[in-house]
Amino acid sequence: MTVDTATRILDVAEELVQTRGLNAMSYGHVSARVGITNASLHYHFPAKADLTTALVTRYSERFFAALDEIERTKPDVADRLRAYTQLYAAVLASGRMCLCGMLASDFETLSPTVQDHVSAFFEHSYVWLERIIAEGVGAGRLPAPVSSRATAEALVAGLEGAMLVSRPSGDPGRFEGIADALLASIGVPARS
Amino acid sequence: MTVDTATRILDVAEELVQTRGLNAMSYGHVSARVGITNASLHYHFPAKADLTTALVTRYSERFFAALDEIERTKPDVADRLRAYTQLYAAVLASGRMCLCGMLASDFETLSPTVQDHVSAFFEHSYVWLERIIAEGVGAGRLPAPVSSRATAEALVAGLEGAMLVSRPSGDPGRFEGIADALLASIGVPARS
DNA sequence: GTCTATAACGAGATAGAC
DNA sequence: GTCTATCTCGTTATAGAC
Repeated sequence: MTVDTATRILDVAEELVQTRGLNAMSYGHVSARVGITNASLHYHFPAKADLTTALVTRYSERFFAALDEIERTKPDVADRLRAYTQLYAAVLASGRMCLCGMLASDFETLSPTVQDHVSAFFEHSYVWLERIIAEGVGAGRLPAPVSSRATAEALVAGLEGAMLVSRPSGDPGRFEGIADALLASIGVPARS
Repeated sequence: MTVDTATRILDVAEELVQTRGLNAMSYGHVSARVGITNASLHYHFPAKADLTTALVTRYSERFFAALDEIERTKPDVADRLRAYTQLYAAVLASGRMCLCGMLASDFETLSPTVQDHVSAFFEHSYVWLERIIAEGVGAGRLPAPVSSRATAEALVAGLEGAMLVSRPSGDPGRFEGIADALLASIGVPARS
């Protein structure tokens, strides 16, 4: 039941990127924490871009699996959207930022491949939210917005921004207040 | 009418931080673009933290001067809030991100002094917006929110996040759509 | 798969001449 | 104020033994 080395590398690297940012995460930091040498790390991920690609791929897969799970277990649009914001809240509560949010701020320094993966993460999020919102509107359980797509983009932007500004405030609870305000603005009350 | 060296250094460093991030901005990059040596750069800003402090201080002063100007020239709350979002839009239109947004994503790697300045930038923004919103509500020109402070925080978060997610989308116009949605959610129509 | 060793480079920073 | 020269360290990455 031991975890293989590649997974342990990804776990450590992910935590470093989510807290300190990609350009403050080095092979030295990762290898030291995993307990292997720099050279061994390069065996698993030859270049930093390879490691970064693996990080964003795994993060995206897990995130979208969580979206599937929300859709499967919660029939009501308000519950779904609250659960969506809770995905972000849980990341922040663990002392981390959204991996793709962090990579977005370093976007210009990313390899084209990683850039594409980051872009796809957000695009996939918009598509999922737009569909969830449109379904809620169609079922008469959500007020009709000007555009479901625009609402989806504003929600993602608001949550990513809320994570970003919560850390400098030193108040971990600040995120929740902003998230509630965002949800309320699209017709989702804070409590069911 | 020539610009002094310290200012040219700040101009170049600012552009690099706003596009590539603090940890991808080096003394080598800055000195090369300014046309001086690495050693000369250290004469003006002994340590990178000194340069970063000067950057965030200047950026904050200019930003808050712009807020004063908005308040002085625009009596209507809707015009004021639209102008506020336009400050962000203008930064993005110049191919840059908010300096303090970029520093917020590298928050854990900042010196305590710089962290304090970044925190103060956001806090000052909340205070200004909260007052502007509360005045607009008091004048009956804005629907009363649950909390002016919460609305202020959500607006800043939304705008910072909108900048962040606009770049991966490859669509510069995306920011405007999100900004309009944010303004509309607090009762400010897109056009006067 | 992991190691030692090392290459090759860039980073932040300093000394001292001009 | 700016330079040359240098230092020290961290960084990504590779070669080759085990």
